[in-house]
Amino acid sequence: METSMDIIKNYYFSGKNVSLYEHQKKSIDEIDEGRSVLVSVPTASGKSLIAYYAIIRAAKQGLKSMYICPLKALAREKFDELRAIGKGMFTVALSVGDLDAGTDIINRFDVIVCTSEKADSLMHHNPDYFNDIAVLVLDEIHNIGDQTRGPTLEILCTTARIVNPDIQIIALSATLQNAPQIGEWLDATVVRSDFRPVPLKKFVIFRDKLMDDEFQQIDSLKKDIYELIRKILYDGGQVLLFLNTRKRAEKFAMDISEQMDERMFPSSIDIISEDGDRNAEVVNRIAKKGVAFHHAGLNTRIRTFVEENFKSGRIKVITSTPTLAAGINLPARAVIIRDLTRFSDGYSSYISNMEIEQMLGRAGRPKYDDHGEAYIYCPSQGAIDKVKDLFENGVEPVVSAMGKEKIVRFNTLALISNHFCTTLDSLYTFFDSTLYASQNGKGTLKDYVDQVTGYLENYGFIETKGQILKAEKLGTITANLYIDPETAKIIVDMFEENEEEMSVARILYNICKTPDIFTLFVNRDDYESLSAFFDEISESPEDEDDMAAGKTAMLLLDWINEVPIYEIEEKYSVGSGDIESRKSSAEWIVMAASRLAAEFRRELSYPLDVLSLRLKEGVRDDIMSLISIPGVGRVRARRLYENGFKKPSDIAKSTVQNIAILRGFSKTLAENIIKSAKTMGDSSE
DNA sequence: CGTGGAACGGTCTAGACAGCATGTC
DNA sequence: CTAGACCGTTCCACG
Repeated sequence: METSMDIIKNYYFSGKNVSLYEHQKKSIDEIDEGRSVLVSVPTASGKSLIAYYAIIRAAKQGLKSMYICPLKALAREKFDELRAIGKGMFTVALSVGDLDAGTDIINRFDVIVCTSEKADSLMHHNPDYFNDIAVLVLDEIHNIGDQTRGPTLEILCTTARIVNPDIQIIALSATLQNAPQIGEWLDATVVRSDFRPVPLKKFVIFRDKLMDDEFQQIDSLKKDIYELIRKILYDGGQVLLFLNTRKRAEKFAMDISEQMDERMFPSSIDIISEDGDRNAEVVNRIAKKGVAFHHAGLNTRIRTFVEENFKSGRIKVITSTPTLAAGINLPARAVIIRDLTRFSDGYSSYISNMEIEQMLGRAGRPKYDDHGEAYIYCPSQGAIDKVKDLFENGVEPVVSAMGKEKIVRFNTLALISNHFCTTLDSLYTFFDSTLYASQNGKGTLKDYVDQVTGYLENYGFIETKGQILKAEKLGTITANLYIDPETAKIIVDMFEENEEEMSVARILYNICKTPDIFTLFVNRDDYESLSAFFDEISESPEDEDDMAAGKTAMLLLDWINEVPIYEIEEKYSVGSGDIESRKSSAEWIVMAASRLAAEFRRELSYPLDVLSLRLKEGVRDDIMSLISIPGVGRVRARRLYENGFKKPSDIAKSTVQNIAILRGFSKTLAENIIKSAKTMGDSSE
């Protein structure tokens, strides 16, 4: 009989002699006993290894596992690691929103790495898939308390355990104050530790004084944190500086880069193409000095550029909004938290201790730094009190966020649609098994369930026959599309309109009014163009949400009318990352609208499909066929079209010379495009 | 009367998950 | 509730 250590050595470390940390050993012993575990230790303490062990152990017995992450980027990271580990032993699939893996991946792979929403979505189709899964890994499970996305994890967990009571749960978490409570809910053995492989030294900055974690002054800082950053850099460390707005992140990055001595750093850093992207230009300029900023206004390409160059050490300082606090593993010798407050819902407030801990957890690179350093900047006595609270009381308890009508509504529809709950009583029982009920008492979600089933019946999502709740067509489609019932309602209401009223602008406006679209913030400068837009679509905004939806619709309209990125950035004061995220969610909702139309307003289905594709590519409809050629995007397609190449077949018939002569087309590119265009002609005719 | 600059008031603010087909009396 | 930077305008002291 192989011991746990043997298995890890043989299968994971390929025979290398590795000693495990105490919390890893304890967890592995529990896993060997077939029990579920909740591992609560600080970040960067080798928690994933515990999950990998459970997965390997299951695979060895021919059993399947699912690894659930809170973020796509994290899922990719774990997927790569698991694939490397599993080589020759088990197969691994990555399933996240923008990847088309199909609903049958559970049958085809041994291990599935996915986001919690993806797993939830699979469950909307068929909850029984949990029967085929022996090990369920829930990474970063402290996110279960997250206001918007926590309940997804909670529902997933609840369902999995009802469907498959034997499922072995490996829950990994940052330090949890109420670990025993969560562990009890999960029926898992709690393994807790404060162990950090790289020790963390905490400091506080207050009025030009540098203090230790007992608020004793150990140094003075004449030039604020710039002096501190310089010191860390000359000492060979890297710095992550957290701020609370994008503008501040950018400003600090600029200021720091101006103070940097270029000779300190090799100028070997690559440059990313700018394409008129304002952020790319700035990042290129300051990255040469080893500095960059990071926030959601950056598109994926620039973000990856910053992350990769920080990992390789070419970038020494990143100034960041909370984007980097969670998410991919990007440690630095020193973390500086400059802002402890954040503005939201009309006023400024302190961020949670949990969030501060997440940022602190980035300090110290395993294998590179013998310790990590965390500096918390306090501008006021209030901030000092906040830090004292953090040091003395630690993180807040993790509390279920299920108690909101919108969330209960979304999940209730799913439970009815997939036949998991067929009566009101079974819904009550289900919600009594949630973390919310375990924290607030059984029956505490009953009122919500009553309300939302009323809503769902009223608007035709479900029907009641005696005791039996059954999803109507609208309900099933909605649950399978993974859209909010309110979104479906807005779309179906839109189908009532006459054909001639349905301009693209109006459709986009309706789409942006759905709760599944994250709208843009409206500025004073937007009022004028917004009122013009509302005139054009003959609507009058009733509140700020309508204004925000209008602004977002305007941006999308510009996008599909081929307005250059930099003009959109300028006009709406957004970054290319904002455009990227809006277009992808709009594309999803419009596709969902097309599916709903197929059932409820057939003739709109095709035009909505076309609109979805236009959103994806950012083009007018005349160049849609050109876009499908690899290497041809909105800009090149338009140029081809203007020069007489209106269809792929026009290109297939042409010569390299004729195309390479166009601006922006090299000879190689022309060759490739012609080659692709030819094969396309073959397959489509 | 012209100018520099302090004082004042208005404005603005983080992040990021999801689908798509296909059936039947 | 637990903010703070920025920017344009106003207003006052002073030459």
